[in-house]
Amino acid sequence: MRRTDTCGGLRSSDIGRRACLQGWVRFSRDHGGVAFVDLADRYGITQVVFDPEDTAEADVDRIAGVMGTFARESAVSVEGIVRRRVEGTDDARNPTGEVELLVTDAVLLNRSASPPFEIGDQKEGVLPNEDTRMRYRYLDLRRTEMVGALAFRSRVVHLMRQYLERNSFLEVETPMLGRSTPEGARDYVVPSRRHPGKFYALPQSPQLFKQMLMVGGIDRYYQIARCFRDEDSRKDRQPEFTQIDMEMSFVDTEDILGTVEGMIAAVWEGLYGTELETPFPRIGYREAIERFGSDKPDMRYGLEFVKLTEVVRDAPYEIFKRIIGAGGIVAGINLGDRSSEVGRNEVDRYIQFAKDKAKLGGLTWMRCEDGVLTSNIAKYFTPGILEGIKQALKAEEGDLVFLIAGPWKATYEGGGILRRRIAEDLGLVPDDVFQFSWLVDCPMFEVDPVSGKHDAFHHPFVLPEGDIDAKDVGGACFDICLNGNELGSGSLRIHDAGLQRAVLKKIGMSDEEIERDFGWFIEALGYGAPPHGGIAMGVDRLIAILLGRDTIRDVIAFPKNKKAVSLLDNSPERIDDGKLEELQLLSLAADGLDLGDFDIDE
RNA sequence: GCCCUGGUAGUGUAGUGGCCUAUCAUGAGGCCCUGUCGAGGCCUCGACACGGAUUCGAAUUCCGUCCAGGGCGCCA
Repeated sequence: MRRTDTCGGLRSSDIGRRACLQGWVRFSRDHGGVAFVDLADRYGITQVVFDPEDTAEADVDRIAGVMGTFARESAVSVEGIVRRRVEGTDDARNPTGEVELLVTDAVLLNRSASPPFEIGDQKEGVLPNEDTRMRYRYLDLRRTEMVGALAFRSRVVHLMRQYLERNSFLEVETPMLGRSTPEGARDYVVPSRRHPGKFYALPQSPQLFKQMLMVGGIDRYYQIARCFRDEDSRKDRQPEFTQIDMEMSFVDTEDILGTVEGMIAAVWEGLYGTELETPFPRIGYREAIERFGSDKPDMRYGLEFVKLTEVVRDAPYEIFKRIIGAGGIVAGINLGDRSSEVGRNEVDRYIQFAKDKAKLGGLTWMRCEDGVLTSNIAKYFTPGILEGIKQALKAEEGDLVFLIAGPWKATYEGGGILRRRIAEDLGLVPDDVFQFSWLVDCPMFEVDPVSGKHDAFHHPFVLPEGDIDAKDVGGACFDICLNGNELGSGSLRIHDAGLQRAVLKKIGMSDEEIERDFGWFIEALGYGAPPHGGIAMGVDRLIAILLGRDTIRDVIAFPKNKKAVSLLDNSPERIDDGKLEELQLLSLAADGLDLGDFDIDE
C-alpha cells in the first residue's frame, strides 16, 4: 500500500473512491464493534472507521486484529473507501469532517511507545513543562501548533526569498568557520586539528563577509544566516539564531529602508493578502527615549512621556532641585481616562515596582481633583507650577499622572519599563496590531560616563555622520522595531580604509590590534570598496511576534534551553580523550584532573 | 556572576506541621459497549527532585545541591 492522500485532504468530492492514508493514530474509539481512529499527519486529521457490518466477513477478524494493535501515536497505514459520514455525525470543526475512510485493509507500520505527554489538540490544552517538550521535541512537533509555526516560518522565509530574488539580490553563503573578533559577544570556538592551538570562531553575524561581498561586486546580497553568540539566553535570545541578512552597494539609507519595507509588505501580502502600510514611521533615537522611554518603542498605545524639566525647574521640591541641578530630567506620564482604575494601593505598587524593577530612584504621583493636581507632595509645588504640570500633561479631572526624575537615559529607560507595565495592567496593549517602526538618528559612540571610554553604539563599521572627534557625532544607522521589540539593525558602512582605522582607534584599539584583527578587512576597503550598507533582522523574533508566541523557542524546531543545553541530544557533551589529544587540547574542566603545580592563571 | 519563581504518579494538578499507607483529571493495562470524534462505563496501576536540619511527628518549616523558567549583568 502506498499513500494516495494526506490526512487533511479528503473531501465530500472524494466520496466513493479508494484511498490509502498513512499517518499517526491520534485518538481511537472502540465501541465494541464499530471502531474509529483519528489518523493524523501534518496536513490534518481524517476519521477512519472500521465497521464490521460493512466489511467482508472474511476480513472482519483480521482487520479488527490489526486495529487492536494501533496504540496511540503509532505509524499506521489504512486503505479503504471514502464515504459520507452517517447523517448527523459530521464534524464541522474539521475540514475533512464530512467524510470518513471505511477500512478495507490496515497495517501497523511502527508501534509507538506510550507518549510521555498529550499530543492531540484538546479543549483545555495542558502542555507539560518545557523541558519535557524539549526532550521529546519530535513528539512536540507533531502538535498542530508546532507544525503550524514551522509551516508559517517556512512561508515567511520563502516570501522573503521571492521578493529579494525578484529585486536582483543574490543569496550567498558565507563561512561558518571564521576568525574570532575582539569586539562584541563571546564567540563559539572551534579548534583546528591542522593548526594545533589555533581556533576558528563561529560567526556572530556575517558582517565582515557581506562587506567583502560588496567589495567583490555582489552589489545586492542576502542570506538566511545562522549566527552564534555565546551569551546567556533569554526568551528571545538563543545561542544560535537566524537572521535575514542583507547588504547593498551604491545606496543611501532610504534605499535600504525602502527595500526592507517592500520586503515586509510583500511578506504581508503573501501571508494575509492585505496591504501593509508603508513607509513605517521613523523616530529619532532621542525622541524615542524621551517619548516612549525605549530605543525600541512600542507605539501601539499612548502613555507617552512629556518633559517637565523646565516646568518644575523652580519648584521648591528638594529632590527635583537636586536632580535638575545635576543635569537630570523630570518627565511625566498621564494615565488619562484609565486613571480611575488605579487606586491608592495600585499607586503604591507602582512606586515599589519603579524602585525594584525599573531602577528608578522613586516615583511621584499626582491626581487632578477639583481642577488642581493634588498629592502627598503637592505642597512642595507652587500653584503656578502645578498648573504648568497639569497643562503640559493635559491632565483633566480625575487623571492620574506619574512623574519620574533622574539622569536622562536611566530615568527614561526606567520610565519605559514602568510604561509597559502600566499598559499591560490596564490592558492597553492590543495583541492584533503589528506596528513596525524605524529608529533613526542614533549616536555613533556611547561614552562610558565613568571611564570616558568610547564604545560603538551599534558596531564600529557604521559610517559616522560627521567628525568622529566631535561630541555627539551621529552614525548612519537604524533599527527596525516591531511592537516594542528590536527586530534588527542596519547602517551605511564605512568604505574608506583610513576612516575605518580611525573609528577602531577611537574605540580604544591600538594600531597593532587593528592590524592584527582587521588588517585584512581594511586592506580590502582600499581596493575601491563601494559605498554600501545593509541590515540584518532576526527571523526567529519576527516569526514569534507575528504568531503571538511568548518565546522564540516555539518557532525553532530544535532550540536549546536557558543553559544552552539541547535536551534532545544532550549537547554539549565531553568528547573522547582521543579527540582532545588529536586536537592537542587539555580540558581543565575534566573530572579529577590532577593539575599538579600547573597554575591556570599563567 | 547575581536576583526572583517553581519542582507531588508518564502528563497536568490538589495539598499551609498530625485529617496523607497523598486529591482529581488524563494516561497506561484489563473487561464491557455497533456512530463516536478529548467517545462512554467498570476495575487496576502509578508520585512528594536530592541531601541535611528542626520536630514526638515534615509533601508542608529551615539550609544546601540539582533541574526548569523569568529577569539583571552580558548580548559591538
